[in-house]
Amino acid sequence: MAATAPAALQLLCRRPSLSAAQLRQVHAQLLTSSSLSLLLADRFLPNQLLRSLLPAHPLRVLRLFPRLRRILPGFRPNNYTFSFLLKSAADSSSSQGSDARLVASLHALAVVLAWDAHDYVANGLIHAYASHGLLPSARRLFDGAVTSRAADVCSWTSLLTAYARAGQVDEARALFDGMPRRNDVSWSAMLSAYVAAGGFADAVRLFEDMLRSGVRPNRAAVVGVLTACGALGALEQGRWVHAMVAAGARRSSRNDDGMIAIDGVVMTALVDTYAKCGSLDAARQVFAGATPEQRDVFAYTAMISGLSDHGRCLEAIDLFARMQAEGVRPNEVTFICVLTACGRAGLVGRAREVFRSMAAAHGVRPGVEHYGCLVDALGRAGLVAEALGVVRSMPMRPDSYVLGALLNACAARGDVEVGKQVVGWLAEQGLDHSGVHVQLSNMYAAWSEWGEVARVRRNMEERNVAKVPGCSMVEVDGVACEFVAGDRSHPRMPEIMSAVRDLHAHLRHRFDDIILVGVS
DNA sequence: ATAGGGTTAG
Repeated sequence: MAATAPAALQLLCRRPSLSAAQLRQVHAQLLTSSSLSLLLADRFLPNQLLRSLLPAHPLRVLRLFPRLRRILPGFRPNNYTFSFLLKSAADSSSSQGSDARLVASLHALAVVLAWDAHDYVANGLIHAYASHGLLPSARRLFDGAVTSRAADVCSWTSLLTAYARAGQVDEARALFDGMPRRNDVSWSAMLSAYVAAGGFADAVRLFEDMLRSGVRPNRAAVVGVLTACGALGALEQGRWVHAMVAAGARRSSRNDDGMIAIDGVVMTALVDTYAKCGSLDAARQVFAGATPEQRDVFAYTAMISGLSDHGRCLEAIDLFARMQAEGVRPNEVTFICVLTACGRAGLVGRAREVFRSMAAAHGVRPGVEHYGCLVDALGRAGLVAEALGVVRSMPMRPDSYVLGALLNACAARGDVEVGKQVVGWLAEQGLDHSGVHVQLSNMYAAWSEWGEVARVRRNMEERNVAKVPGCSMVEVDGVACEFVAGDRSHPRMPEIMSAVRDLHAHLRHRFDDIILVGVS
């Protein structure tokens, strides 16, 4: 019996992702009284046990720890023990919701056992606090660690990421600039911070700085800069990054000198970037070149979304079918894309069908976004009454997107009665920006009910509805041009209006399977 | 035996 403990331990260490049932069995073996002496004999064994559980079962590590202390009086947690525990605590923040007290109690325990002075433990605590978003605690420990020169590059990066997640990009950048040492992860963390904050041009600049400083970009940096290129519509930049990654992948397959491979995540980012930059063919090519393993739900969803955005709604719906035939299970985002494609293609029946199948066949409960897509699809097909019925039967409160879709449908059908009701609901929730009222007033105007038009305008003034004018920006030859709704002050306005008319005609001609709402 | 960054959305 005693001999089973090391065997079980070996099993644990080699196969860290055992099933729950297998783990219970191995633990039962390890914790028998005859094995306890073995565990006690080697002070590393309890740590091994914890470590073996970490990748797949972070919370189990936290539960097992007090039990080990109870049944093994000789067990002295050391710096490794704490680094495992803190890693568990940090990982549990994403999967199980934030539990601040968990980190605080580990901190307290580390102090009691005098392990908090150990560099690894101190850095682990900073990371655990930071990943729970507990910035003041993380910062206090971090400042102490910087003073005592204990703070390592991981702590700097963890804190940088925590500031970025809290929306403080400038603070993140200040940390980045202050780092005594940076590696690829520090660069990619800063790059992702910019992307998350919408600073796409800053992200692209940072990527170029990264290359100039001789740091080899990793997957995260490549994915981040591709996301930025997609958002900017920077097709040339995106192509350049693609070529760089492809060249590096070819080189490293020969002599393994370490450029990143185009794995599934990078491939998905490329599909998305090309599609967002208007190059559907390139997106298709990348997708077609992917291996079956790389074509996961993310890849399929990106491709479906790209097809739908380019007006290839029927192809998008076909790809959804092919995805299921390949055994890839759609998730909630996939359904948003597919429902959107159905709506744009005018396939209301298919939209209803897909919506019904979500919970029934795929175990995905429709969220408010899915109701929004369904209402939009019904509304584009002119089925205002059915759309209204869906809104009334929703198990959750309709948001501005749902009500906006319904209002669009009312406007398109000239249904002033329902439209008035929808504007009332929007007003109740404080979601009635000026455009909503303008839409209602336009509906009355279409029926020549000028008294009602005036009443809506008065109501807007009385209620002091905030005017948030629509606005867009484009960069031409390095000069930024801003356009605000109703503003005709640009010196080349006649040319611009003529280009807009051409574009509109082109859209109608090319995407005639799209139902355009609100464009006349 | 040790910690940090990443993909799809109306």
